[in-house]
Amino acid sequence: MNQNFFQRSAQIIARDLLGKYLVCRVRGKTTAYKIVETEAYVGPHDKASHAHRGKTKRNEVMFGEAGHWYVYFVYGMHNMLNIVTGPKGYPAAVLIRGVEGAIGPGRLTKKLGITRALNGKAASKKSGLWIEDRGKKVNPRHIKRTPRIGVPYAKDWAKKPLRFVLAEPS
DNA sequence: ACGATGATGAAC
DNA sequence: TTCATCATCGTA
Repeated sequence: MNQNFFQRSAQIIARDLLGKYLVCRVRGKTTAYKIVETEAYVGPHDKASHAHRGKTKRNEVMFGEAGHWYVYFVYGMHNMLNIVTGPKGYPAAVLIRGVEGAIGPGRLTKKLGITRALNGKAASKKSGLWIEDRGKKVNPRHIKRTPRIGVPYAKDWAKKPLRFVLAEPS
């Protein structure tokens, strides 16, 4: 996926990532998974975003280049995979919550072996984890929008429909 | 419904 | 340095 793709607003990208493929190469083996669930964290004013309380050591990559991975650790056991979006200096990202075969952000990183070692790396073949458009069209009727999961502390921002789910008939 | 499990950020 | 919290998940 080219750099321009990620230089847009997080919620547009969150929607556009549905149907794209998360591709992983480890020890010469390449695997690809269709992205089916995402969430947008749209900016410093977003009360659910880590960036809402300013720049810290943990969230600094959100303030950096678009198209880089932001991986952090929560609940003492799960790594969360995000991709940084928007112009440099503007903290926003998309959380990749689910792919075909691994629904749920914690399950996804566990299945693909994604850890904080990827934090701050570019989404590219060089880093071993990247995103491809494999040309499959997504019917907009199959995209659902819901409030984000697990952010009740965000008050009014908890209700905004910034979660995107691809629900294709099988 | 609840506990696991540890990094993080803010308070003291 | 301590403490509450946390973009979750498996088991019950």
